[in-house]
Amino acid sequence: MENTYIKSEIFKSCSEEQIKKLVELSFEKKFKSGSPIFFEGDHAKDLCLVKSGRVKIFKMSGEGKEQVLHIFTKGEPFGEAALFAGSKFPANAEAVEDSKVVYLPRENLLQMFISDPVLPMNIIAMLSMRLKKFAGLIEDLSLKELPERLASYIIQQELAQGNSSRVILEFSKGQLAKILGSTQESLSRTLTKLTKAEIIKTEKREITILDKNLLNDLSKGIINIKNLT
Amino acid sequence: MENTYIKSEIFKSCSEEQIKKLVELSFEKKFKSGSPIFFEGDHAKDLCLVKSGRVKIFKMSGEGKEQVLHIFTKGEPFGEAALFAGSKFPANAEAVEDSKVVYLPRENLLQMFISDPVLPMNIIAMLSMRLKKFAGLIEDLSLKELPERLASYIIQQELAQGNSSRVILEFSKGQLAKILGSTQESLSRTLTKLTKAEIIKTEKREITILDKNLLNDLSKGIINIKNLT
DNA sequence: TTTTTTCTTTGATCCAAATCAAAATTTTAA
DNA sequence: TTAAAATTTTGATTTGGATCAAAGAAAAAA
Repeated sequence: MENTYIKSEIFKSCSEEQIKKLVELSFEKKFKSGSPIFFEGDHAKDLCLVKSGRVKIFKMSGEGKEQVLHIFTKGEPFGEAALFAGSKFPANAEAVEDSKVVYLPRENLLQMFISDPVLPMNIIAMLSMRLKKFAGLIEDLSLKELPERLASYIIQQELAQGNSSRVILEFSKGQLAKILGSTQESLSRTLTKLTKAEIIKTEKREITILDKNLLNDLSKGIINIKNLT
Repeated sequence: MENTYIKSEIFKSCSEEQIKKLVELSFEKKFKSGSPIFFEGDHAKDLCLVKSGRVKIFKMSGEGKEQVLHIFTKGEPFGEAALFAGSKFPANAEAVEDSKVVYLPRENLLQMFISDPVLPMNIIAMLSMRLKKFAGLIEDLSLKELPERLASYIIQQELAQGNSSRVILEFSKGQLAKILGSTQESLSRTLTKLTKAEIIKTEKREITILDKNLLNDLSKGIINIKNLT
């Protein structure tokens, strides 16, 4: 089916017919890896959906330091906050792989709200999830140090990747550093520390968890890297 | 009128009659300054609205460090993310003054969605605003240093308080430090620096802006405190 | 393969801000 | 007013992590 990408959570309540109309009303753009999709401050006119590839949402400081807010994959909408607050994008978007993005004009989406009253509820649920995620990121950045954040990330990924004590990093370490609010060098050093403490083992992009308990304690701030080995 | 507090943005589309019903269905609790309203992890069953006073939403680290996410005042709903994501509060809430909180049961709110289809749109707009605010906070915490954040805060407050070059701090400096993601001591020192550079003048809880241009440049990272005076 | 480019690690140094400690000030209560 | 409690300031020290610089390893291209 041509429109499986639209099998996004927020449209799950829509009928086949509605989805069909939706696809008709939407248009699509391709982006090469690394190219910008929109900039902070741009005016939001459409709902954006990742059709394929991956899209990074990020903030940038004057000195060029970058903080990743989110990375979206197939089926996920992005940039909705600006759309519904009727204003400008609060951050930048960039393709991190060759990607296709589907655009659904604001007006058409609002019209769909009328024919499908569950749709707004889905949007509300999605926005709420995002809000919770952001609350977590704020907590991480403000209250946790890098080893804690890294430990949390590894655990979360292990869970997402099927609990096998093995995690394949989905990003380059440089990219991951930006997600964790840090730098390449600091992340590398922290990874080394965890390895020396025999909590994990790394090989290229693969991390093996050797001591899940310790990793867990670390992620919760119960123990501190400094007090190990 | 007894229910002016309900003149919250999100209910602006509701008819008198609807508001009346809403008030009937809701109940109210009082909280003394400093007492908890809910804890992170509690199950969300009702929409909370500040009727009077002020409510602080915050995260807490294992070591007791605190990061304020938001401070809400009269008419503002809070804890909605959990409510609509159908789950648990992602942060703690506490009264920072003697406060009254109105609770509107989830079920009743959802029913109102049916009779007033604009209501969900208002909620979406509100959630979107929150999301944008959080994006800003993440940016601040991750990409800006304290003098920048403080300068932004002062400018924003001056605007909110009527552009008179005078700002009355709405919180204790200790509290403000937590909002800015810092500590009492660091904030105090930064305030002193700004004063020595003759950008501001402080007297107890009152800040007078002496050089708005410099303050502005500072908030945007164009200049740096170190390079002044 | 070999070369080139990109990514990652390691070393040395530096810095903003946290922490610990104590004095000074302001606010509140008696 | 005075005493007590809470808040704020100032000083000394520590520290996590950033930055600068360069070497090493992987991946991509030739």
